[in-house]
Amino acid sequence: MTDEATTPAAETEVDDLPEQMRVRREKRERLLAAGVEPYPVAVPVTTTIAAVRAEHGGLGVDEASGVTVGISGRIIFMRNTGKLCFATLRAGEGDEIQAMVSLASVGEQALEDWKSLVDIGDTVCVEGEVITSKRGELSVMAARWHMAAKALRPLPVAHKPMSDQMRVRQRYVDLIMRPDAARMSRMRPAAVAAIRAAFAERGYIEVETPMLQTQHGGAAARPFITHMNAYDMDLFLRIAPELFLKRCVVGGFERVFEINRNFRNEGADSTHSPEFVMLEAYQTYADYRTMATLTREVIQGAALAVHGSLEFEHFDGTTKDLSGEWAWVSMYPALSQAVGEEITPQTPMARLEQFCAAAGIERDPTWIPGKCVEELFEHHVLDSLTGPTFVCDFPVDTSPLVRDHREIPGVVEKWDLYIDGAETATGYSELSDPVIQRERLMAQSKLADRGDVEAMRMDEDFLRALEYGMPPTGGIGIGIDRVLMALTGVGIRETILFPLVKPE
RNA sequence: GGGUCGCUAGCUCAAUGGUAGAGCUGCGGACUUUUAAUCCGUAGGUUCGGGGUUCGAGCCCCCGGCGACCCA
Repeated sequence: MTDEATTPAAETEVDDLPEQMRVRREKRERLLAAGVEPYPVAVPVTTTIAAVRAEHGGLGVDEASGVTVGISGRIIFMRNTGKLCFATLRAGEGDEIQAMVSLASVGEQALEDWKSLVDIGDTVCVEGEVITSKRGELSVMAARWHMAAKALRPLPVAHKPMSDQMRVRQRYVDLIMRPDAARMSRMRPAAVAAIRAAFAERGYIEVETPMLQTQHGGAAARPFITHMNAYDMDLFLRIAPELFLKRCVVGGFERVFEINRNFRNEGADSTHSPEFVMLEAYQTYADYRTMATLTREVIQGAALAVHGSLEFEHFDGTTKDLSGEWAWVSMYPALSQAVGEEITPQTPMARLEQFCAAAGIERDPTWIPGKCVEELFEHHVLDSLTGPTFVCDFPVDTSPLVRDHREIPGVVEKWDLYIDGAETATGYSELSDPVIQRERLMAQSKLADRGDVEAMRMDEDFLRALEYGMPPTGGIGIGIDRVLMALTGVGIRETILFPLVKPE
């Protein structure tokens, strides 16, 4: 904060500032010189803009309510005329009201001060009667006005869309200027609150497990590495909470969940953020089917909380329907149909490679058969899915923490939920046999030795926990950012208030 | 990782290799019912950074930065 090296020279040399910033700083000085605080500790606010709208929305045209209030908000429009000035004040999630400052009600000096010292972007407090203008606009006719916070920087033009860069880098401005941004920023907390409530209703307990881990695991992903000075050791930022939540299950949490950040040191695009919020939940005596129903109900609950309906519109106006039961697609049969030849978990690698080549998929040398099948599935089938769909029966060799399907050999009891083409959640019947789990992790660590940076490592303490016995358990992971994408249709960076951006 | 495109005034954008412009914003003025107010006047620039070609570069070439889109 006080590091001089990070303070641009232009910030300290007022003479070098663009005119508009210089002018606003001068207005701040003039306020101070006149004994007026440009950033007072308090202003006489008696209510909110939203409350005034709610209480007096029924006023007709050119009416006076007889009610006096003190409201405060940021000026987003100003229209100054000779003896009567108008300003539109905005606060909260885009609630707006008009302030009127007239010669007759505030006197000559206060009117002149208003015209010469107040800019668009300033936050002002207006005390006066709630009225409607001759055009019917709900307004507060000022008896007094007070500066609540002088803006030293001008706001962007209100009627041109802000550039994507500015929206992300200066989200605070985006939130001020763009009602959709303000709405979006409230949808996420509403969805998360609904999701928490849904788990609480079902008897789940929320826990917090380590984000700094000595050994990362629980997913196939490349971790961030950091360093702890006190122990002089490298630590991993977690890629998933799974292995710790399963330790909780061993310890007697019969229904447990966590909502928190995961970190994956991979690319960033419209569906991937290096830090993202994941919900994981584990329920004993449940399986992947049970957990699919839970997932559907939880996401439907979030949609209801955000939109009030399971049929709703994205920001771009397209309509979506998350109601009812959701479709199921089994991976191998769907892929077989798409390529016109039966593919099973027993199909040899050579044949799978031929299909990859035919589809133009460049095969990574570390790929194992299951990985080929998943890639082929994504290539041939994914785009044809319409509506939310549980894709199930995944290959065993890419799902080392999942138990074998009870009937179909070579696949596991796992599903991925796709909504609008994005993987939004995943669910398992959890593998609980510690001997098989050890074999699976052993195979993973061999892949790691061969150079697969995403492969899991052996976690002896996790295996030790399983050796004490974990009851039959179903588990899910729900990508909270992805749920917000499904509810709004925006890219992942728009669901996050402050996504990572490279320094300017 | 590869390819394409972009970066110019506070904001959004123009500008055949030949004096960098517009709208909004700002500043000065008029206006007691405005709604992107209107009218008159006026100011505002290290064209992302560095190097090169050229009599001359916002524009062409090279390197770098940041971003968008497409592909893998």
